[in-house]
Amino acid sequence: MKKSHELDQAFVFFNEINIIAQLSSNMFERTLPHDLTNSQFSVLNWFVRVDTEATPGRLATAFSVTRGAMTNTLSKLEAKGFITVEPDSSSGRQKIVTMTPAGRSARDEAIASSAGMLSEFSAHFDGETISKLMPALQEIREHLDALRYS
Amino acid sequence: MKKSHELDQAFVFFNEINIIAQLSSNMFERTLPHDLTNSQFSVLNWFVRVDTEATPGRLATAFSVTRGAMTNTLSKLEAKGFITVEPDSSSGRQKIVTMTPAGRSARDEAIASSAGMLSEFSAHFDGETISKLMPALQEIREHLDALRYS
DNA sequence: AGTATATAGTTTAATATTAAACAGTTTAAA
DNA sequence: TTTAAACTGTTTAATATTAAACTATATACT
Repeated sequence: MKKSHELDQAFVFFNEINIIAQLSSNMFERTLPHDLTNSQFSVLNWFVRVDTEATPGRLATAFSVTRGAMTNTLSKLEAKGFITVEPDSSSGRQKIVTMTPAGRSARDEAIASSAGMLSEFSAHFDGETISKLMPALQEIREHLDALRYS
Repeated sequence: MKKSHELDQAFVFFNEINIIAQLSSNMFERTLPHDLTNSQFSVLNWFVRVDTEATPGRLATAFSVTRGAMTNTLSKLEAKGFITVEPDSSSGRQKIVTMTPAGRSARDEAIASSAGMLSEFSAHFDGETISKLMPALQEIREHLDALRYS
């Protein structure tokens, strides 16, 4: 039986995390060009960081959203000309999503647009302060992520 | 001019925070009784931690949501019998929100329901690990919160 | 006092999301 | 081979949220 104050501590911890997440993602989204949402930006950024192509289902899993949500996000990106969604010749039920050059440019613009906000933050909290937080945060993220599949 | 890797670090930091927030709040919401949402629970918990009564506007500000969103959240809580919303005799445009005994019970049940998830977490990450994170997280939260009003 | 402005809460329209139903395709089993 | 099961993506209905328009009330100014 865990002591009650440890549960309180965990509760307060998650509360702080959630407030930071809410404030930072609202700020970040406001800086984005081309009326990009955070979800849309995340998909474009994924194509830079992870792979050059993907199925809708792979992206849905990567971002922990439903396939329906990803269908919607991809249709918005396609309408903006930032991705292409094409049939997969080797599998009739899958599709292949790729980022267009315009999508790559939009992603780069988005990174540039957020530099102001991020450097303001970096000016107040030095690299070492943040570095010290990262290992624990990564472990916690991995732990919670693993719980999803258990 | 900040170095690029410091901006990268800040970006990665916020990314970790956002994933933890998403995973933890989804998990927490699933444990809640009475079909409570996180927003609804937060309002009930506010009445325990902060004050015994409030106007809708004060609650909207406290949680950084629009007054329209709070109108919706309060109407759900009122329908469940967990709060009362009454006219303020000293100000015709304000209303007074209070928590009912049923609301207090629902909040206590919610806390109890989340104990499993929180103690699972506490078992994996000891109190000291979390304690070390809190001061920086609090500073960051306060900093971002202050930015909203500047 | 009377008028303009600000404030408090609600309503409306739009959006992103989820869960569940659906359609088409592939795989496995008999 | 035929049939059943599993999977991939889309669609639909419901929900929580935002921004903006709206209503009612209070405050400030002249």
